[in-house]
Amino acid sequence: MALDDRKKQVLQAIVDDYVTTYEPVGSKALIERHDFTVSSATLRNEMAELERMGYIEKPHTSAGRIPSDKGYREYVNSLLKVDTLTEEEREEITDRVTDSVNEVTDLLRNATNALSEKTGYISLAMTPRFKDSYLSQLKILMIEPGKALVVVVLSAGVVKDRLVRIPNFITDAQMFDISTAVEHALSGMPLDEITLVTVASSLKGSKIPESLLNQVIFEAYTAIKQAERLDMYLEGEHRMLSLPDFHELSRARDLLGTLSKDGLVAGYVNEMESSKAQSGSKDTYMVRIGQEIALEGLSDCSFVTTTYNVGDTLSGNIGVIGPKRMEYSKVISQINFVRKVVNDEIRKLTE
Amino acid sequence: MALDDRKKQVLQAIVDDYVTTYEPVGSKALIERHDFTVSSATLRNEMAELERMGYIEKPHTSAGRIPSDKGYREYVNSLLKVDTLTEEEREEITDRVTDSVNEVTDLLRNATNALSEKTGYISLAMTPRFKDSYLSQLKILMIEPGKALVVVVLSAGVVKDRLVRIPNFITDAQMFDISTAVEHALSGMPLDEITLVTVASSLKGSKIPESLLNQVIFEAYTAIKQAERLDMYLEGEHRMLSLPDFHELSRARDLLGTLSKDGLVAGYVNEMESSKAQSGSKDTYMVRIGQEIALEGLSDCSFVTTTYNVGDTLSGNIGVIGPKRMEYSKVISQINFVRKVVNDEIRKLTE
DNA sequence: ATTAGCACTCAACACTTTCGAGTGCCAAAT
DNA sequence: ATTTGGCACTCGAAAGTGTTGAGTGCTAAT
Repeated sequence: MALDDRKKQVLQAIVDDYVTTYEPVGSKALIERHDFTVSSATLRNEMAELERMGYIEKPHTSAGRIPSDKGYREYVNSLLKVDTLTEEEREEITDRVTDSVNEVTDLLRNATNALSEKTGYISLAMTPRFKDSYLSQLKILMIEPGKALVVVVLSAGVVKDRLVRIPNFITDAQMFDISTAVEHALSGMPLDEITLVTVASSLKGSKIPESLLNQVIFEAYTAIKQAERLDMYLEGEHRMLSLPDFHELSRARDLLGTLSKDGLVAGYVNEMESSKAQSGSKDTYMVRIGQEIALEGLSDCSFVTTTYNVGDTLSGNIGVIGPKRMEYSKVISQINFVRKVVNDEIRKLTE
Repeated sequence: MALDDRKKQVLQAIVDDYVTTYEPVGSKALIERHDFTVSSATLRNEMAELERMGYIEKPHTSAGRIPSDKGYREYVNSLLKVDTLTEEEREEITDRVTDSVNEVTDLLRNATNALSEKTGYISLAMTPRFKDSYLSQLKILMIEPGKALVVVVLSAGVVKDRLVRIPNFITDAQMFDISTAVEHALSGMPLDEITLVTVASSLKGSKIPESLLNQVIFEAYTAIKQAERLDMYLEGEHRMLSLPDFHELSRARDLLGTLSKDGLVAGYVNEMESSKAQSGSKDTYMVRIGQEIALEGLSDCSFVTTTYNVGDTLSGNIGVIGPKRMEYSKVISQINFVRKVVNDEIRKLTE
């Protein structure tokens, strides 16, 4: 059932040609562009065989072949040689990604920008999954009567905050008490163990009448939960319109429509990640091809993802979405390098 | 030079028909769909006249007429009757815009979402212009050695913050001194009078060696300037792909390409706004049509904007971008209502 | 001023033809 | 047992050809 050497060669040639031309490739074209030692007739036989095995398919009877999902999969798994970037490319990426970075979010935004422009496809990055994180500090800062800023510092030094409205009559001093009480009770606690009840019970001994606290408690809780939320940066949707793959408007519409649905892609990536963790996969990158992507509207696309780390426990994803016919070797080398730069930079930020 | 009544009627009918059908409208079709008391031949004469005057044009010799930019302009200026929203629509918009709002930014995000979905076009909202704002409070909160959060509170109660890196050896107490010194010196100062020099001089009398302060000064300054930055929320790009107007892929590409250029549209809206302020225009909304929009890639579009207010001095914009052939009356009524809801809600937030 | 009528225009559509790159298969060659 | 040249066949894409119909402008009659 495994492919012999020549079949591999043929498949590789077909994918390579199809990626560059977006035209079904026939036996004759194949001979012309590559130096096979056999004739076109032999290739025809090989191609017929490959088709029977499901690696390639014909758009219609009298056309050349295009790779099937399975064909791309084989290509990515065993035929692909990953590009090496030139020194200039490395430098440019490094410069762009590390440009005026103060927080992880800056970094992610830069990374998506650079990746999208360099690849010519869509790029995305997700904020770290904070589920495995714990609360390091919590400060409530009075801004003016009735308004306060809840600052949540998570392990790994990530800071999130949220402006909240509180009862007007709570004073600076009272708020300070509340703040220290909550922080004392919750700091060090894993984020997913924090519930409305934990927050409330942290204020049991407080001198302030419980009835006044409800809103504060709720807002503090919401702020913590909001810090947990996955945000996603997305860049370069418009680039897809330049690709012939999306000349058929309905495809572009489906793709962009799906991408615009808030949280849908983020949720999917997150799921993907946890299933990967289960299966114990060790690769630095991951490729999903066509139908393998369980998202309506992305079945004509491929999705390359990689994982960056924040500290020892936290991680997030960076990805590229392009046509199935994407330049895998370039994309993979670029995303891998971006991942490295991001990891290095995060280390600097959180050292 | 002004249009007589019948010409106005004809122009209005042409725009109305073209907006709904996206097909050049001819004399016969006009008669069929509207009850004119004259024959098609008369309309032909009127249409020839309207064409000579520049209000309508022919895509080709034997086709019907479509409105020119000038025609749309006339339509918007004097022919348009603005829709009134149904009670359900009002309710839906109010609900969506005011859903879980803590800050102005939440509100703007909600507003763009609602507007884009309700109109079916692209919607955008810009954070308020803070140039006329002044600094109300500035707090620097130590997070851990080497890391601090600069919290900037502007007039009108808008809060922005930024995580910064500072020299490791600055202590909590020192930072507190710095923070109060800077706040004392700068609070009440108009944002655009704050420069690196003003910030630096606020720390003249401080006990901390000047050499250590440079980074803190710079970061605080950057944080303030960042608070001034105009952010823009954009929603619904993908909806344009469903409109026949953008079936020609190159148009969609141009449009989305321009919109994706960071700051370009925001800068333009800002400019527009200040020129409007100069000319003393009092309308609650403003319409830019086709070539009137000085942005490459938007010349097939129209741009409806309105202004919301934060407190007495601050303002920002909300807008809708659609095809020239947009349903002006609906869009205008919707954007006007959104403006009202946003204004009311901001008043509640900042009261 | 309005209108009926007519000759004219031209995009859109349907239909045909041609072309060529592609295929599968078979019989001969290695 | 492969490989290969050859050949008949397929079928989409491109180019050419009518036909149709909604549109126009113009003129002469109302």
